[in-house]
Amino acid sequence: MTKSSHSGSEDKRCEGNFMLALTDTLNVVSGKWKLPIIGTLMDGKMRFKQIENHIPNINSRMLSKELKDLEANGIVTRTAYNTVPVCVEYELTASGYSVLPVLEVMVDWGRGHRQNIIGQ
Amino acid sequence: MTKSSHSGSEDKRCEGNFMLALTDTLNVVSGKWKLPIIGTLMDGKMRFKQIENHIPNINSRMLSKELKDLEANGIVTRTAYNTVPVCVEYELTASGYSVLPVLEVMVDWGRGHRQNIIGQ
DNA sequence: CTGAATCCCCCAGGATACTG
DNA sequence: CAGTATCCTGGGGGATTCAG
Repeated sequence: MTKSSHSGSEDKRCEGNFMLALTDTLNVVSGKWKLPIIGTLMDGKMRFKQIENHIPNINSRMLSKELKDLEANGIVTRTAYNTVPVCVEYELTASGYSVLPVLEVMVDWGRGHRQNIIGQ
Repeated sequence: MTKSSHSGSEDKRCEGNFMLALTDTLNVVSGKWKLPIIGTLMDGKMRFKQIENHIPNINSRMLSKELKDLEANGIVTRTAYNTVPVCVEYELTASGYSVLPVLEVMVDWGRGHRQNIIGQ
């Protein structure tokens, strides 16, 4: 180890790019719509309108904005076809699909926490 | 299974309280200060001022607000001593300590995602 | 030392209308 | 169909001051 005279798990937490990697994940997982969108696309490639129909209360502005953000972050891919009317398909990348296990860990923690609270 | 004629992992995702548990976790993990606070307390019981000193740029208002929120959510416990001046200690609950593995999974995903992006 | 009270700013997110 | 352009609001978060 380098220095650190105090105990705890600080070394592991502060090591390298812990915070960077964590905020990367948070950027994908937080906000109101990113998770519903990713969840919807877990069922496979889908068009703009389909996604919109699968997510209650979202509007096209929000969906467009979030999809653009997810694309910029390498979570979804966008494919446009020169048809008329236009058709655009969105699909999760490998990274996109791989958030599912992360979600499951988070869900497990949430459930365990509720158990802790109830049986306090 | 109940119904659902379509493929994918939707059944698992929509099952029971998936979303509830997920948002429970998100409430603990998102926001600007909750994670730094939890991370700081991973080193053990600590006083208000100590926590404040461990977290750059936080102010007492934010720290107080977040700690109150974390206490209300069963993530930290608060113990006040009738000394003068007053002394208050905060400590993670079992749930609080148990978010560490969750963070590590999130960090792993973040690192893997960076690898995916780089080696695209 | 440990907060509570006030005031303020910014922006995520919503509503609506419009276009290629 | 797949977005863009505007306008608007609430609340997360900051700075400062005061109090027990």
